[in-house]
Amino acid sequence: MVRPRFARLPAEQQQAILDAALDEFAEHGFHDASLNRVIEAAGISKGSMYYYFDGKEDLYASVARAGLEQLFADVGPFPVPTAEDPDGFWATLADYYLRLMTNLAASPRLAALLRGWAVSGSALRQAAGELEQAVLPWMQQTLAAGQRVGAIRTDLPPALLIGVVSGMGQAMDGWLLAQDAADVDLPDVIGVLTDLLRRVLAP
Amino acid sequence: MVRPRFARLPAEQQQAILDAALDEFAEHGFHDASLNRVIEAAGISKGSMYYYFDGKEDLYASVARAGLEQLFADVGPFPVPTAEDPDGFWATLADYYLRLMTNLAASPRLAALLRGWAVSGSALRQAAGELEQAVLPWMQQTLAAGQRVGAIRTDLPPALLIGVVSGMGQAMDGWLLAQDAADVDLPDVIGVLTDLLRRVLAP
DNA sequence: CCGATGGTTAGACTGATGGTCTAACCATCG
DNA sequence: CGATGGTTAGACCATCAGTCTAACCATCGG
Repeated sequence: MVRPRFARLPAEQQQAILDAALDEFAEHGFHDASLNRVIEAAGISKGSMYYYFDGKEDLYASVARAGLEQLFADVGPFPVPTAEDPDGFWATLADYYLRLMTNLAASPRLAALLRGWAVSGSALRQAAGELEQAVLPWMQQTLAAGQRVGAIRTDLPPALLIGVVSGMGQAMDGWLLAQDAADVDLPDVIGVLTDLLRRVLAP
Repeated sequence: MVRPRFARLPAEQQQAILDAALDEFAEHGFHDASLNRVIEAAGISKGSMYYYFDGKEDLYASVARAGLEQLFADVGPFPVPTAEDPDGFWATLADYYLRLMTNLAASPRLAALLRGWAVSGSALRQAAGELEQAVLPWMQQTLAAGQRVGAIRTDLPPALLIGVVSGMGQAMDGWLLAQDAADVDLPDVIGVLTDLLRRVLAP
């Protein structure tokens, strides 16, 4: 966990550190990122880095959280769909997905960071898990909401549905972010992608 | 690429090296695996290791290839479905998927290796890509075959379909391998999973 | 105004990593 | 017998994440 000390730093220096770390992680991914380069770019010593963060994973988690907080501050928080019918349910999701990806596409460094967050080594599981913890409850609530209005099937284990949807989402996001922004009609594409999810999740 | 020299080694020593490497990669994943431990377990020197393999990625790719070759030798090669109707097409796929997972479940080390092959760092992209190269043509052929018989939609870019299906497959395989073998009816589950793929891919 | 406390910083240091390099080994062949 | 060249051993290198200690310096009590 980020040491609370970090919050007491001048905002400007906090930003310098998170910025340097975001650069490094976005460019090299977690494992190939170098803390030594980060502290050099941020202009702090190794002692300070370990005074403020528990280690590499903690720094990564902090950078990701800061980026996501900024993103959600721009887009607004995940709404749990409240529509009373399947079509409304899916429309809410598609709309939010669209807003999210529109903003994300405007933050290439954050996009690069998130694209590489599918980690295999158990090492990062904790840091990633910390982030997932934030999303998982929303997923479960949304799943339940969808099932209540008959938008989502109830015949499969939630863990499987969430896993498959995460896998699809990752693939779709990756594909989407790899497209040339010029030649995609984003609302159109989001509609198609949401339809893919709906095909899997519909009863 | 594995140096051809490796093939000239006594089969028994080849096996010892691949075995030690499989153990290490399966247990620790790619990044946290240690070449030093591998050479120690295999009883060879670092010089020899680098005489036979280009490096860590090369070793990983070789181990994975050897494991997959063994798996395919047991199961038989990927058949490109030749059925003339959508139902037959999907039945062929489901059948092959079932045989593949049945055998894979019997090789826990290989399963662990493959489960961790979702790599983010560009470092491993090459090694993974080398493996993907083997599967990609089959995927493309199968995709085309499915489209020919009307089993697969033609309105989306192949790259997107393949990406999404890969993401789903990874999630499904991971979920499946995490289940207690006792309380899954494998043929049943495979049917469900194949149906998920079909929902996405059907026209 | 002084000295002590304690949060903060610098950077040398540790053990490990993946990868390189050179010297030796040794089977084969002329 | 001597030379060639594939093979091996392991010292060595740069770099890594993470630890540790000594110094720094602002705040506080006297």
